[in-house]
Amino acid sequence: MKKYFTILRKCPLFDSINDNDLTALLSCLGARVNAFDKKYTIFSEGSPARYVGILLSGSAQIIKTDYYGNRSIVSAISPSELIGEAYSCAGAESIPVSIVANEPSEIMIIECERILHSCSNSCSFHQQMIFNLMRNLAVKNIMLHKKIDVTSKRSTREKLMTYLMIEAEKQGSSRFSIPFDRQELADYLEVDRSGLSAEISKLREMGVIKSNKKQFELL
Amino acid sequence: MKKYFTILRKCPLFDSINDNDLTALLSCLGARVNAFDKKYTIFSEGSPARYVGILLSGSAQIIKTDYYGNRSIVSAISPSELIGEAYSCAGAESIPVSIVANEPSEIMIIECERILHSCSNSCSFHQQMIFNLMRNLAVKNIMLHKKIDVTSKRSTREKLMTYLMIEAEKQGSSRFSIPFDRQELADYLEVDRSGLSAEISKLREMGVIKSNKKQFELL
DNA sequence: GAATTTCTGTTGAATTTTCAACAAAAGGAG
DNA sequence: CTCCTTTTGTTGAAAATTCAACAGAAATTC
Repeated sequence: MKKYFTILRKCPLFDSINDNDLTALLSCLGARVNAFDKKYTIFSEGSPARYVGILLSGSAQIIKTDYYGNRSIVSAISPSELIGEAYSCAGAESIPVSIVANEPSEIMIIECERILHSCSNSCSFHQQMIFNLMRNLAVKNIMLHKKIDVTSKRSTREKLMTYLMIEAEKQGSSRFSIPFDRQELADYLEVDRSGLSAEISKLREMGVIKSNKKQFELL
Repeated sequence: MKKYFTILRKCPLFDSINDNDLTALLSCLGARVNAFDKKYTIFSEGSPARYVGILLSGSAQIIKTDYYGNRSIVSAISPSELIGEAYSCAGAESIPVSIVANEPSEIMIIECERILHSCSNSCSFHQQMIFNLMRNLAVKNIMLHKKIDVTSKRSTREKLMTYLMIEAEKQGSSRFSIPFDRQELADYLEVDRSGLSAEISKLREMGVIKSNKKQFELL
């Protein structure tokens, strides 16, 4: 497990827990690591919400398909992020979304119960992890509010610009790359792909943005 | 404070904490109660995110106004619900939304720090409240996902039907009333009010729903 | 209870988005 | 390197949403 420590240290679940304790903690939690190839489903819609995942390498997307078959991308996941914790922490029966690897990826999987309830060894980290989960969920709440800010906009242009500004802020630069291709960006913004392409072209002509494939710059 | 106990008992922050302890706990937390008239702002956008609110009576709405001046309603709040906890728990500088009383309302206000950090009396409830906050934030996460399900839909009709189905499920009946008038519902669904009215009329003619003002029934 | 204000539903015109189809460019496989 | 697949940008037609304006209904105020 040692080779994952660089990533795990960045995972909000292990804030304020130092490396020396991590090995023991992970075995106490029964953590295991699974690998998934590109396009493979890590957690599938409808499966029990018992597990928390930590993305160790690669990238993933949270996908929702409604009963009309429309695919929408809820969010993109990068290494050290927690996955599925909202559903398992809330005690939901099953998860209503799928989580799909976007490239070959490794995931650490932990049964949520083993985080929330003290173990027989009565190791002292559960309180800290519950606090960490609380903070992480609060941060995700804010991120979901931002996603709502995006999808709430009425026009393709406003959705796109709102998303680009959030992304620029998150990455701390007016130049940044996005984790989506055009179709995926459309599925994330909930707009028509061809209309989105047209809008990007217009904004480029207007001198509002520069862009090349997944690279964007706000001017 | 005793008169608020019926409501406070339902507040997720106080799960698994019994009435006997509540009086001491509230004074330990420095809880105070404020009253607001209809249309008055309880927390205003940009103010420090230090406080958690509990709606004791009345009702409220979380309002967001973007730089174009478009009002959108993020959610409706009813008694015993927590307000603003995501921002204060995440350690945000300020809150990006306003919370407005929708009728004369009473709010209990607690400084979030006093929940998260043990007090000098070292009373034993902080761990339980942190757990409760974690669970509450997880549940709210799921609710935000549902809100995204609504605003993600492309057409007014799909947004409306998705919202009505969620509301029917939440209220446990195909007959239910919504907490919004027409303009507010439009601001919640992020659609045009007149188009929304037209859509409601059509769905009624089609025999998909019955409705009268704020009363709806799914057929 | 009369007057005023707010709320709701309708309508037609203007604007946007979606849809469908295509061609060029880019990327991957063998 | 060539062939095949995927991705991207364009375009025009169809469909839907937004906008603006209005009239009747309902609620509120004095």
